[in-house]
Amino acid sequence: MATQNIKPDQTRFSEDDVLRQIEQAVLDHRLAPGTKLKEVQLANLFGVKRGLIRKVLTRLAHSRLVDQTPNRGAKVAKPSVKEGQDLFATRRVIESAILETLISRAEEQHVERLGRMLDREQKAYLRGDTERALALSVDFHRELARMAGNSVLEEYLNDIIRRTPLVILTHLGVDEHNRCRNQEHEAIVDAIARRDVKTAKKVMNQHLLHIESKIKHKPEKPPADLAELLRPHGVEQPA
Amino acid sequence: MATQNIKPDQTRFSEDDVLRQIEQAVLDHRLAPGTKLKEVQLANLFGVKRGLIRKVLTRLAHSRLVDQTPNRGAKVAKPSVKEGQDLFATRRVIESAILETLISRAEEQHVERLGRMLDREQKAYLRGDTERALALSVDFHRELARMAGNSVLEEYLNDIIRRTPLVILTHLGVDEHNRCRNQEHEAIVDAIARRDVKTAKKVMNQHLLHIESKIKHKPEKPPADLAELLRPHGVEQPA
DNA sequence: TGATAAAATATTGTTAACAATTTTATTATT
DNA sequence: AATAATAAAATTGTTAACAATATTTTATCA
Repeated sequence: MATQNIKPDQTRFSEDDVLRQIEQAVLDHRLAPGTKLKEVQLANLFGVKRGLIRKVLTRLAHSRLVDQTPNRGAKVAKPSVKEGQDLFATRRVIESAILETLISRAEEQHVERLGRMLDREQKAYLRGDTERALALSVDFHRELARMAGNSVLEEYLNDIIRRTPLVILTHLGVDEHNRCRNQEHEAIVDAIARRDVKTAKKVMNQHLLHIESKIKHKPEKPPADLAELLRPHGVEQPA
Repeated sequence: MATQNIKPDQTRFSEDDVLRQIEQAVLDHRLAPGTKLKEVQLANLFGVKRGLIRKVLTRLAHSRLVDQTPNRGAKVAKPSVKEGQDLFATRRVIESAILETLISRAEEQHVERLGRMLDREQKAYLRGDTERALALSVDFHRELARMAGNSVLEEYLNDIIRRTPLVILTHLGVDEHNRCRNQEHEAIVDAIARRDVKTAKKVMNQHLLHIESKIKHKPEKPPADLAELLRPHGVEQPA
């Protein structure tokens, strides 16, 4: 009675899996704004039913990562310049509040943990693994939010983080995009360790304004091949 | 060839209609936290297909107005005390940022418009129409956000406003719930007119802390009759 | 009675078939 | 060749039937 499946481990993706895969693809700058997301194509790609994809697209639209037009399907969202500016301005507000809350509650172990995260980020950067460094840099901001302990602030920051790559890709050249600078992260952790709210906020604001100041219009990119862009990240691919 | 429909004007609700009806019911404190939301019941109530209801419930769950459990359906959410505190704390952050932005951009016409809103709110209150006064009070906060001109801040404030009634009903007695005091709204408009950011924020914070300080546990309420609670508000009822 | 098990009912979850619409390809006309 | 009209294909939207699961009711037994 040995396993008789021709195709081994035909495990399909769950709804949340698919959602996360697409979110991650946006986060990694693999999915360009404006890319058409066809239901059957995605369903085949992930080995799931179309209904599943349909639900995922609705959810993505709800968090403004996708634009849905009746009878014409879904495209990766292309935030306007205005939306980009509002997003960055709000991010400054949220990250400031996070720092304020965090510093009022921070303990030694928190600072230590942040220090270890900085190390990892720095190492990834030094060995030339910029993709990993970028991911760790995002994690750094997320971790600040988590440590602050306000679930709503955390939720909003995560929302902004998810939407930001689309702003950058739509209005900035890819190469223009400077990832978070490690030294600025270091300065923030230093300020937290000293419980210096004012400095922490100031550095964070500079940090964010630096990217924000670059938002301007740039020419379009051609639509890319979905199958290629979404393929091999994170969760294992079904046979 | 006269209209031969037995049931006249059998217009059904759209997905957005249904969504708004339920959101409004929450906002009006007509839907208690924990109320079971059965798909067929809602479908019959609104005269729509179950699939429509299904999508609406998913969207409501996404904005945390509803809790969905696999195979066990959807209930009106019951935010924890912690979530309530986080919501209020974040609201102070967001409303502060809104005031700051608004005052930096406010023009005479904005202040005039706010003044007229205060009048209407006051009149509703004086003639004893507290339900209307409450709605106008919510509108006041929304209008500040709209005038500030940051779509993301506006989005987040609206999110918080939608979720707040559930916190209040879950953890405060209904009668304990003091609606926004008109005089505090007046003080805020005064400060805006004087471009006094500091005072505006201070009054707003007092205003919000006043409600927040009351959050504490209180006994459950029995589940109520859905059909009754959702019936006759806003959009016309289909035959 | 009270507890447990079994059956019946109710509710949610999934899917495949079809309908409606849009997009692409083809043909006809100038 | 360009344009417009038509037909074909592709894509999205809807639904009803069924499957899976949970809940309630009834029956059984100590």
